[in-house]
Amino acid sequence: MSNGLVNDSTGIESKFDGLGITRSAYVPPHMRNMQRAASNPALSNGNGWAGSRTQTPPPAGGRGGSDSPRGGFSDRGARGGSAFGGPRGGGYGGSTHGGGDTNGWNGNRQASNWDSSPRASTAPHSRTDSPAPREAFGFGFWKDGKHIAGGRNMKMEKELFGEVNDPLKQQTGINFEKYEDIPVEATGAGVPEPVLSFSESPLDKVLLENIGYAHYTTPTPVQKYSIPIVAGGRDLMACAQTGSGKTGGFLFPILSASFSDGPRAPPEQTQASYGRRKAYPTALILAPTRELVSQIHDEARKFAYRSWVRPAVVYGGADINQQLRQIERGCDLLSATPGRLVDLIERGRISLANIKYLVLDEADRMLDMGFEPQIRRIVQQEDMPDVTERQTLMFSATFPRDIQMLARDFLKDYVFLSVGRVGSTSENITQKVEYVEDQDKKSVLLDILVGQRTAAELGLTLVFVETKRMADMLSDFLMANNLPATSIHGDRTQREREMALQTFRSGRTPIMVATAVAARGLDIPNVTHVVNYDLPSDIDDYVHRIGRTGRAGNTGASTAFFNRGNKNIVKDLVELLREANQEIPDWLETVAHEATYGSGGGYRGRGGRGRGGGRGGAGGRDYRFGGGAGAGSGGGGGFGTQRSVSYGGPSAYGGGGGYGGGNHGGGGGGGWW
DNA sequence: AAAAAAT
Repeated sequence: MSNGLVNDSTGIESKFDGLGITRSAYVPPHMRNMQRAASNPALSNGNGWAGSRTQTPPPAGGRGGSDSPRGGFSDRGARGGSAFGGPRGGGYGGSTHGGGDTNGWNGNRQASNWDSSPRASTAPHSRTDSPAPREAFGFGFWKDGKHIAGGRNMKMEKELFGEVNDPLKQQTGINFEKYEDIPVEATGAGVPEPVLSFSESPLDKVLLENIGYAHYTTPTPVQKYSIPIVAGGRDLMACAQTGSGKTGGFLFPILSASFSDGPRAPPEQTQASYGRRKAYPTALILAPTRELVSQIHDEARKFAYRSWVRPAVVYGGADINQQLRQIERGCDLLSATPGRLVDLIERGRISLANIKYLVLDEADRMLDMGFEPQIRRIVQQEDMPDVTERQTLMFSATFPRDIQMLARDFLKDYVFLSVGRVGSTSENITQKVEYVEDQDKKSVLLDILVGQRTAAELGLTLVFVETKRMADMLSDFLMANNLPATSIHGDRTQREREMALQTFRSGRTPIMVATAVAARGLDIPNVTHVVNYDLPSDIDDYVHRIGRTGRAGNTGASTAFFNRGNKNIVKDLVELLREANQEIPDWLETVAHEATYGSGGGYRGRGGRGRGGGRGGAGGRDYRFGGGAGAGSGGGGGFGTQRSVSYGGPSAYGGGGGYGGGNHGGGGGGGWW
């Protein structure tokens, strides 16, 4: 049976491949459904596409499937979803099973899940060594209102969670002492008490086991708060960054609730789309860059292990047909960049009608990148349930006016969480600023890198430049000087970008030259040095960049090349260094002084930026640095101000010590809304 | 001004 199933599915897929057909080829889907249902009982539930499973006829077949396997095919029964294993594996890799191994479940691999053909060549080894796709334990399913977890699958575990001693996959779970220092403050009506540990949190048992496999032992501060908040059904606005463990912060409670509650009942009108292959995800996560959604997806795969939830990821720059096929195999928790998602919605391949959880990650960044129209469309003009009918979580490093507006429109009675960051401005990262003229930058960089190298430093170095052209030039230059470097920027193909990230992560090219595409959110363990070859003009960008090191409580170093061309950031930079107890070169103080009393000095001086108009940059600082986050360090020093202010709106804040408090007074307050 | 993102 399952053979038939596998063949069936791969057959169809290869047809697609061959013909490059999209639409018309989709017709067979329901026939395929029926065939499947008829020929393979086990197909039913755990199956990939949320939509299909609820809206199409197969339920009958499905049902039989899940029932009978249990009784009839005992050993197969346990898998329930296992039947699945077949199609999934096959689908993924293209070659029946190969996919299962290489692509689909390769833990850290970036976005390679469905990127079968190209990827396959890079890792052919594991494709053929296990000819038993049906032995795909590891998938669970939802049946008759209950969650049936799949059995363990050691192979998948190895791929998802890594070997016990695989340093690349364990980084995230260590150095928790530092996390304890992250100040967190939650404000809003009826904020639940934070949990102290995973075990005593309200998380689903299966999820707790997955968390254990991932070697996470203690929730980070943001997780301690977000878990009960989300589990309590509340919306959340969190000022936090990736280094704080926020991905787990939203994935854990969402997956946990999903495991326990199952998918949302499909809306009736979807019956009309009978026969169409349309996915109905339960959870949607939007993030600004492809690499970021890919990273989130990788995490989602870990924690959705053995559950009925099938994570999926879509973004531009990659073959859409591959993504379509992936979606068909399951799309319950979808990570997406806005553009590609809109595309898929337009094609009628994804419906948001079943969304229970919506997450906007790096929301400020998405607005900066001009995604607001797409985001508003996705959230407000498609078929997504109304704000009252879904749970919405927003994460943003800053909280400027436009983000406040978004929060007002997308969230309801939300809890506001302000989370400091690990490192960045703390002693975790040693920040150095050197005066280097443009024409000297290359050689200075070379000196630094060569010095590091001979010192046999382990760890990775990330070099930020402002332009794509410079990224190419510089990486060529480094390679020409026998330094193992790669580069990542928006003009490289997605494949090149992924490859660059992969070789960087793995240490094969321990130097990566990057543009802003890599500035935020990416969690690359083991980056020990960040070089701002070109300083950004925005202090928030600077903070994000250096935040690529010193992650998870590790220490890091940053070096910035400064010259007259960087005057625009000097004041903020000096303030920042001071806040972080870093050494400030005299010459830099001098330049800052000049700048302050030069043109426009006054304005900026009074923290004008806070004014919100701009990127609300100030916002970032507030909580992040010292005070902001309030909780931890007393009243949130001077900075916290604007931020809280802004929010001011909902009285909720009032109480919020550091946060709301101070601000008002100082900052441009008033004007906010 | 540059970068990112759907094609």
